[in-house]
Amino acid sequence: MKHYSKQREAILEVLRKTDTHPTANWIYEKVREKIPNISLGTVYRNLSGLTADGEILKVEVGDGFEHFDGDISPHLHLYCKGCGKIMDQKLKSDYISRVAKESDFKTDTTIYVAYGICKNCKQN
Amino acid sequence: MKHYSKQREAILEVLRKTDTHPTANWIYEKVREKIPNISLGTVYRNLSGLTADGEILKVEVGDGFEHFDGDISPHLHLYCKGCGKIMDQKLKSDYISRVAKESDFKTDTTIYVAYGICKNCKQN
DNA sequence: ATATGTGCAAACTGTTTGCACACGA
DNA sequence: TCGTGTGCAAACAGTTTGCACATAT
Repeated sequence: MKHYSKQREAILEVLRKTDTHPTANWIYEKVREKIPNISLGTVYRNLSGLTADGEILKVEVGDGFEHFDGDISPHLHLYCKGCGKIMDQKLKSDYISRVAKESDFKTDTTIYVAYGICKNCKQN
Repeated sequence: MKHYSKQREAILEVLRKTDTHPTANWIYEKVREKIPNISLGTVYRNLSGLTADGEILKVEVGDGFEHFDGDISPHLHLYCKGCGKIMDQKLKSDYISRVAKESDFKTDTTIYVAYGICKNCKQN
């Protein structure tokens, strides 16, 4: 990631503007509104590079897709097995440090994923 | 999963006997020591069924593989980005209920995944 | 007897990659 | 110019599935 590219900028912009946790293909469709001839390979390559650079996060929940997150602050992801939505929850920092202390585990680029059923799906 | 099968029993036994978080292929190789002509498809089908029945857990950490866990008690998975190992950490129950209360999120079949660097990899 | 499970292999699908060309530093 | 990024399409790899046969109830 040493050269600028408008493709990468557009991908980042899409990610920063949404609070969902989109897949590569969703991002691809969104970016195509601005850059119609961008290729899916380019999207994957940039998402991979941005993840490696720590500018975005990759989130896996077990639905067969990679999800990406423009919010790199430590937070918990609540994945609803009913509707498949991924929701955010801010973490109390004391819990993070407790995990680190108890486990000798350095959780700098931290993502948490918890699985369950959200309020909406529980009612149905 | 209404009929018994020795294949499924062997798969479950392998999972219950390890504290790692193996992939389908690792389980396949292990079960083949006992049932040499079992097929990989059967392993996948049983893992899928056992997960649906709540007898095992599927854990995704973002390394491109599905991992499976014979321990279905609520616990945190610490995934080390250095060595790829998945380690367990018991969760304080008060934290689980706090997450549930704060978020209206029912985390019964709970898995947590945290990402970071383990003690060993930190030293290198 | 009937429903469910298995083995095998082909198909599927999200992701990666090789190549020729384009663009940024 | 030289290294890096892109578009395209083919390749890849983990997982799923259709089918004929076997096994459990």
